[in-house]
This record gives sequence, C-alpha cells and structure tokens, in this order.
Amino acid sequence: MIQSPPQKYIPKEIEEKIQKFWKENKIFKKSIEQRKGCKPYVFLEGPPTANGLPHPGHVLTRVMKDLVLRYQTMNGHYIERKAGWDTHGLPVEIEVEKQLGLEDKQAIERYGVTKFNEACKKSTLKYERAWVDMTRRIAFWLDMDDPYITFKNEYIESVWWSLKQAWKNKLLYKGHKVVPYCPRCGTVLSAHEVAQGYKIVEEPSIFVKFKLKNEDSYFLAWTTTPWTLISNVALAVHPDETYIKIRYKGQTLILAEARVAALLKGQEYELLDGFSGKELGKIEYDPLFTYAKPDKKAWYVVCADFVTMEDGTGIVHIAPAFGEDDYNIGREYDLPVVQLVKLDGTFPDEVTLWKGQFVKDADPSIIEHLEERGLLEGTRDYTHEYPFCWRCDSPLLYYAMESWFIAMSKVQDSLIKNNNQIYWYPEHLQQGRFGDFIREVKDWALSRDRYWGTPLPIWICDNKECNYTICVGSVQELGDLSESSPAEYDLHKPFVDELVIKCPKCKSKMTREKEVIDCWYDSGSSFFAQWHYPFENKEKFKENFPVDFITEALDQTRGWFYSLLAISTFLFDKNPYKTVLTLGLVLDKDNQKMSKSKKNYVDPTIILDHEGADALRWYLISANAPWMSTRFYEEAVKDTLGRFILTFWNSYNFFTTYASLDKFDPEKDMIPVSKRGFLDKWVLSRFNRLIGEIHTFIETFEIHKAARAIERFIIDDFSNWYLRRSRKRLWVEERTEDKLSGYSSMYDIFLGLSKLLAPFIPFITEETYQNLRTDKMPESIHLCDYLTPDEKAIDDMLEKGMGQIRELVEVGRALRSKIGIKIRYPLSDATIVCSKEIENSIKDLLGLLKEELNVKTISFARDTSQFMTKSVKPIYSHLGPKYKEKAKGIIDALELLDKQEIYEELTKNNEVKITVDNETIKLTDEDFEIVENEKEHVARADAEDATLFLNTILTPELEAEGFVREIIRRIQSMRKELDLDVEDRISAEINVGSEKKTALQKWEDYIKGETRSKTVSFVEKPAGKLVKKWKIDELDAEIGISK
RNA sequence: GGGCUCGUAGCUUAGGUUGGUUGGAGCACCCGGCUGAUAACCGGGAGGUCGAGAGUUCAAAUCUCUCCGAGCCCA
Repeated sequence: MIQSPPQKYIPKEIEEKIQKFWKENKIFKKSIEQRKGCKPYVFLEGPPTANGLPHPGHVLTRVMKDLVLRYQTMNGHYIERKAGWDTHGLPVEIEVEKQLGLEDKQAIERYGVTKFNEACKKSTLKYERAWVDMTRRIAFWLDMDDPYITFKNEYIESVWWSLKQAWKNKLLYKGHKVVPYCPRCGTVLSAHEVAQGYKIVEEPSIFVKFKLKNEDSYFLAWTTTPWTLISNVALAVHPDETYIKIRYKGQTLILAEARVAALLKGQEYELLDGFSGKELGKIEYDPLFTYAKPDKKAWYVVCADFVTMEDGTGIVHIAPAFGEDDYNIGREYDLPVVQLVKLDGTFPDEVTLWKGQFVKDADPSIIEHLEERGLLEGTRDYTHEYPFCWRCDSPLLYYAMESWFIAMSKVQDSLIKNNNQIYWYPEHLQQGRFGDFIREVKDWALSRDRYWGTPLPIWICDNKECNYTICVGSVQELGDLSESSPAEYDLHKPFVDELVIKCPKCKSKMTREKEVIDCWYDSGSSFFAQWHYPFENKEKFKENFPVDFITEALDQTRGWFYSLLAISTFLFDKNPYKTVLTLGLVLDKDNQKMSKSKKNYVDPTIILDHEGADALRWYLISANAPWMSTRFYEEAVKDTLGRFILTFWNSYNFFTTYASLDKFDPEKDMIPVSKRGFLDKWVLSRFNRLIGEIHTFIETFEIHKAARAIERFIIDDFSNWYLRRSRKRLWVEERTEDKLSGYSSMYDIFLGLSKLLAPFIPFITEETYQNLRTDKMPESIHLCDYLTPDEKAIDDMLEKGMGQIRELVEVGRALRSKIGIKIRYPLSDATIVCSKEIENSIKDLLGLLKEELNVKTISFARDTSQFMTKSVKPIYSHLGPKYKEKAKGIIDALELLDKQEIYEELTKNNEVKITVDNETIKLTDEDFEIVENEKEHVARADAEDATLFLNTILTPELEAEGFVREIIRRIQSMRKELDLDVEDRISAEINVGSEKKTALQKWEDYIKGETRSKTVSFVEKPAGKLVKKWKIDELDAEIGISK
C-alpha cells in the first residue's frame, strides 16, 4: 500500500536510511551479480592518489562514473567495478616528510628508509579511508572491498613484468635528463617546485664569436649563461631561416638575416653572402675552450626547429648537459654530453682557470677572458624570468642527470594508430591536446631518485669489466637470482636492495639501480596489473581488455590517459580503452581554481550535510556539459535543491498523500491506459518521448542535456501542467474512474521517473520506489531494468493539440489580465477561430481551457468577422492639404458621424457625401483608412495558429458566481491559517450585507462542498474560532469559522 | 612564451557545424492574478555594446583575424 511520505524533505535522514537499506540487503552486490552472464561493459577506475582529502572536482568525476555505470547496469550490462588506489610517489612522500619534520633526502636516510616507507604506506591508508567515506556518501558504487593498490607486491610484480617486456624489446635504456637542480640543496626540483620560484632578473647576455675551422669568419652566437660555454659542443641554426655573411668592423660574421636589423641598427656593414640554415649544417668551428675531451664528434653546426628569430642572433650555442633542448638535439646528432660542472655547482679541476668557483659567480671573469681573446662582440643586459630554489633561494641550474627511459619515440607510429582507435569526448582532444602531445612524443623519463615507489628492477654487476645488466620480471626470477630469498618479502626499498644477488656471468655482486619509477607508470599499468597479470587471471585480463570506458578530469589527458596508452602500446600494441570521457574542471564561484591557500575551497561534506548527495549530484550533472568547467558553490546546489529536487519531492508528496487517503492499490486499481483521459494519455506520451531522448543523450555523453530534459518534463509538463490540471479530479470523494485514471498515470510516471532518474539521483529514487513497488517488483530500484520508450504511447497529434491549448491558456490569461476581469469571475463564452485541423486536435481538451480561463462554453469559428467591426479613420494628413480651409469643418462633421456607417457607405457607393456649411462634399476611399475593431463586449487574443475571443459581459449571475469564489477563497485561506487538515469539517458564519446575501444564498451548497463546511449561515455578527474582516473590492465582509 | 578550451541579462545558461524575422529560457527583481499548490503556480514588465576591435557579406552572437579576460596543459 502506498504510504504518505514525511512531509519535509530532509536529505540527510533519507540518505542515511537508504544507505542502511542498501548495506543490509547487499543491493550493490546484487546489482552486479544479477547481470552475470550478460554482455560486459568494462570500466577501469582511475586510481585516486591517496595523499589528500577529496575535493569537489573528485566528486564530479565519481558522480559521472557512477551515473554511466548505473545506466549501463540497468541497461543489462555486467560491470565489475574494482576500486583502485594510487599510493606511490612524491606527493605521498612530501606529505609524510611534513608529518615527520624531515627536510631533505639526507634526513629521510637518517630516519631510515624502512620506517619512512612504512609511514608512507600508513599515510595512504589514512587518506584511503576519507576517500572511501566520500565515495559511499555520494553513492558511487564501487567495489572497495577488493581494490587494486599500487603498493601491493602482486601489483609491483605485474609492473616489473611489463618493464621486463620493455627491456626485452630494447625500449628501456639509460640516458640523461636535464632537470632543474639546486646545487646548494643538492636536489632535483619537481616542476611544481620550480614554478613557485620564478623571479625576474637582469643579467648580462653576451654575443660570442666562434671561428670557423679553416676560414677567417665567425659564427655570432648569443647566450645568457656564459658558464655553459665551457661545455659547448655545437651551434644550432634554424634550417628554414636565411643566414648572411657580412663584413662588419673589419671582421667577417655569420648570423641570421632576420636579426641583423635589430642588432646592427643604423650601423654600416657589407653583405657578402647568404645561405639557408640547412646549408650551414655540419660546418665545423674551433672550440672556444679545450678543457673538454669529447668522446664523440663535436663543434659543428646542427639544425634545430626551436631556434627562434625573436632574440639573439639566430645561432644558438648548444651545451647538452645544461638545457633540455640542447640535450634533445644532442641525442639527435649524437653529440657528446660534456658536463664540466660538479654537482655542487662549481667547476671541476680540469677547468683550470675557474676551478672551484661557483659557475654563476664565474660569469664576469669568463666574459673578461673572452674579451681579452677578442671573441666577444658585445654584451647587453637582458631581463628575463629565472627559477630559484624555493627553499634556499639559490639560482637553479639545468643539469643533465642520469635517468632511465622508455623509448616512446620508437613506438610513436603505434601510439598515433592506437589513439585513432579511441572515441574521445569531447572530440577535439583526440587530435588536439592529446594528438599534439603524441606527435611530439618524448622518451619517458621513468626513474625517480626517491624512496616510496616501485623499485626499478634493474641490477648491474659491480665488476666494471663485466657490467652485466639484468631486468628482473618476476618474484620467481628475483628469488632464483638471490642467494637467500626469504618467505616474507616486500618489493620496496630497502628490502630489494638488501638481497644478495650474484652476477650469473662473473659471480660478482650485483647492485640494483637505486631509483624507483614514476608513479604514473604504476597507475598506467592498472589495466593489467589490477589482475596481477600475467601471473594470474590471464582469462580475466583477456575479457577485460581493452576496457570500454574510462573517465577522468581534463588534467589527466597527458597523465593517466597517456600513461595507459603508452604502456598498452608497447606491451600489446593496442588501445587500452575504447571510449574516454574527459571532464571539465570544477572551479569556484568566480571561475577561479579551487585552492586551499585562496580559501575558495568548498568542502563537499558540508553540502552533503545541508543539501544532500542527490542535490549535489544533480547540480554537477545538469549544470554544464561534462567537458566544460563547472562553477561550484553551495548557493548553486541549494538552488538545484529548491528548483528540482523539491519540485519532484513535493509532487510525489502530493500524489502519495491523496493516493494513500484513497487507499489506491496499484495491483487492483490500475485503469488501463486505453480507458484513461486525454490528459493522462498526453503526459504518458510526453514521458515516453522523454525516455527516448534520455537514451540518445546519455549515449553521446550529453548528460547535461539528459538531466535538463528530465527537469523540464518534471517541472513544466508533469508538475505545472499535468498535476495542476489533475488536482480537481482527486478532490471528489468517490473513487471515480477518472480519479483512479489519474492515480494510475501518476503511479506510472512516478515509478517510471524513479527508474529514469535512478542513475542520476540514486537515493530519492530508491525512497520513492520503495513506497511504490509491489511485491512482484525487484527489491530495489537499482535492480530494475532501465526504461525503453513505448512508441505506441507517443501521440504526436495529442501533444500538438495540448501545445495549442497551453498557448491559448497563456494568451487567454494575458487577455484577462488586460481587460481587468479576474479569473475568479466566470465568463459565459469564448470562441476559438482556427483551422479545422487545429479544431480537431484540441476539441477533446477544451475542458482544460474552460477551467483555466473560467469560461462556461467554448465554440469554434472559421473566421473572425462575427467579432470584428470594420470602420474608417479619416486620414487627416491627406484631408488637410486637399481641402485647406474647409478641412476643419469636414473633420468636425466627420467626428459626429458613425464611422462604421461611413465604411458601409464607402464600400457600397465608393463615396461618402457630407454637408459642411451647406456645401456637399464627396469623400472617397482615398480619404480614409480602414480599421478593424473588436465589437463591443468582445476581447481578442492571438495565438500562433488560433485566435481567441472572449465575451466580456458579466451578467449578475456570473458576477454572483465570481463573488461566491471570492468568499470561498477567503474561507480557504482561513482554514489554512487555522492549520486544519484537508478532511476537517468546519462551520462558517458570513456577513456580506443584505444585497449580496441573497445572491450568495443560492450557492450555499457549493460553498459547503468547496470549503468542507457542515453549515454555512448568514448572520449579522459572525462568530467562530477565527473571525476576520475582509474588503472585497468595495464591499465589506466578515467571516467566522470554527472546526 | 606556445597550444587547447571557454567568454551571451545581476546569476545559471540555450542558440554557434548549416550566417537570415524581434537572441530563447530559468533564478533573482517589479506589477498584477490565482491558490487546500510546494522552497509553489499563472500573466505581464524591466533587464543584453552576445568580452573588445577589425574584416568577409545584401546580412554576423554565428565565419575570419587581432586583442582582452578566465581555465588547463606545455615551456
């Protein structure tokens, strides 16, 4: 039996109740299990990094994941939803460093790596709990009892296996990576740390001459870091730019044509020759310094696209050890990496002139030295941004560090091919941000000189002669190599480094490369490592690869979306996911990024407490397209709650209140649709059309459009029209077929809406469903099938007709407002002038119009003539010039005549004769314009395809009836004031003066019925529990009521 | 500095591919109505340099370019 729900919607109470119900009845588990054997829809959870509390952006991601998965589940797919946690990496280490008060890596080593990593693990578990709570709270159904966790031995073993595949395919190699480095702290800084420390500085920049080998000409290069000249190995030009050879101040210089004008402004020089950058390639020059003894060919010109014509000379000095561009071009040309700077930032002994000096401090001396040798063409102060250490304020050096790489550049074609197999939402990312990234793919710098991470499984023989290198791909392999393999193991530092491993070649001791790997590699391995593939679950992996769907925020494009594709490409040469939905970021009220320091950060739990998870979900889903950024603030969610959630709840409340009063039983009392009225058929038609739209929208991830369409249906069609128009039939006391038809349709719609909305707002829909369901239905809404539209229920003609009616109501009400006759006062009749076709489409729905406009009868006409009169209006601007001084008399005479008669005479005789000062004047149709007016007591309103005429005569009878409604309305408001129940009966005493009394008495029964009064009496001095004086227009009235 | 995305009423937004009547809603505001209809409903009103400028065109919110602002990514 349908129960009347609690009147007030308190989200927290309802949501807690529903959570309990789900938990006790294991609904989540059942929702998955009941689809076993169905077509799978494979989802892969992007593991959140467990190093901070979840913020609104994370909530959006999780809501979107949940919505899609619930939708697909209800549509009959089997979906496993394994949770995952990303637990390694620098963010976790930094968090723990803060907690333990450790300032740098030395401090960590002193503290002990075992203890430190233990603390990291503990920290991730603490945050995992916060994430689990949030995930539950917003009802993201995810299997968090059996998650994949990146720090688990099994996970690491799978990652090792994948690295071994890379190793076997010669994709894993050791090289250099140029990184920002603080020589004082002795540490590499992350990009994030560097970004904090940029300052604007003014430094000398210098123009340096490099003498061509065997020719008395010089390349003119420009640099802001003279200290790197010691390690110079090449000069770079742009292949497509033009370079010129000039004679200037008695010397021969080569530089870019595009730079000459800016550099030698107003100075004389002689143009000797010109070349393209390409032609300069390979030309050799004499080294500036000879401290370096390179092991490869050096000191020649190379071509590089990064050379710009904005600064300098168009010739760039290259020192691969101290610049990323330099390093990359060095790899391309196989240049030596000359690194004549020690890790403490000073020059080594072989740089005899400046040994032991800090490189930046040596700059002036180097400049002086070049000047003396005649190799300096000039200096110029240069203002630019330069990074400093955020900790100690020392200038950072870019420095080539040894690092392990995965040669992604070797599989670039596969990356591009595999990316083209993916469906991207929004589409532009595929060839845009993501495609660009792949087209310029760099080798993946994999190693990190840190502690808490997957150890790099590479061991090198200590015997330099042997130098044998092994990449370990499994625990088994590691055990076989080590002398003592304990039963208990932990594939982290320092455990793996403490194993004694002997070189299979020369039996010397082997040492592991000390680094751990980039944690993006961990999470990017999840598609196989979550199954501990290939050591276990080979079949399972096969079934779940590639995955059907992933979704994360935009910042993951070059993060997780890339690392998945990268790893999948070199392991399996396949795209790892078929569809990726990229979500926009969540910003604050003013479109600013949320950050704790700005204090513009909204704690989702506050909103969950106040407005509830459903309102929060609905806001995030409906506010904007998934890929657009969304502003997030409590007011917005509150607005959603009021506009949508409460409208839904209140209309549900209305239905159940009456349905329970009437003991409506859906198993016995349902009226077949065919027997229901037009209003019912209309709302079911609208609803079925809606269902179809929802499928289309969700499948193309236009989820906001789906939400908005449902919202419009509920607010406009269902609540504000269907329910409003249905109220009257529910008030009758008997169980009429009409009333039961209404209940039947409302029942259908609420049950349907519960299903339709279940993936969007899972709590409130469960609440409504539990009240509506019969024993034959599944025990939870989330075990139901999603709806498919019933095409037979969609009736275009009916919807069109209802559209017409609603438009006529609209213009009719506006008209009533204009003519100043309140809706309360009935009018005797209205006429609709329209085509036969429209008449047919609306003739069954006229009852609605009658009630809305409060008219007694409505009829149809084909044209407007019977309501309009034609008459004329003299054209004064025409009469004036034509009749000059007589015009005044003519106008006066016309004023006295009936314009309608003039029109009739004019149409009959083509002229009108009038007499002015005894003179007869003939006026023709040229002198008049024809105007149309409504006849007396007729009001007109135009709709798009129909015109409405109202008879505005208020007869005494109509007036009295209106007056009765004035009285009834006041009694009703007094009932409300006394807070009476709908069924309560009252007695009413009324004084309206003798004149109105007579009119009212005829309506006594009507008043009784409408106001649920046992007695209505007309007395001089009304008494009762509540007595009020009213002014109705000009009339004084007094009413008293008692229960 | 480069790339991508975005910018429409006080707020949230539709429309933009395919240029074409007066740029459409909702919230808030003002006036009126209706009400056993809820944090409501109905009618009307006010509110817009469609971020700015230029161009293409008979015609630009829509196409192109430049600039400004926001966000993300990269340097």
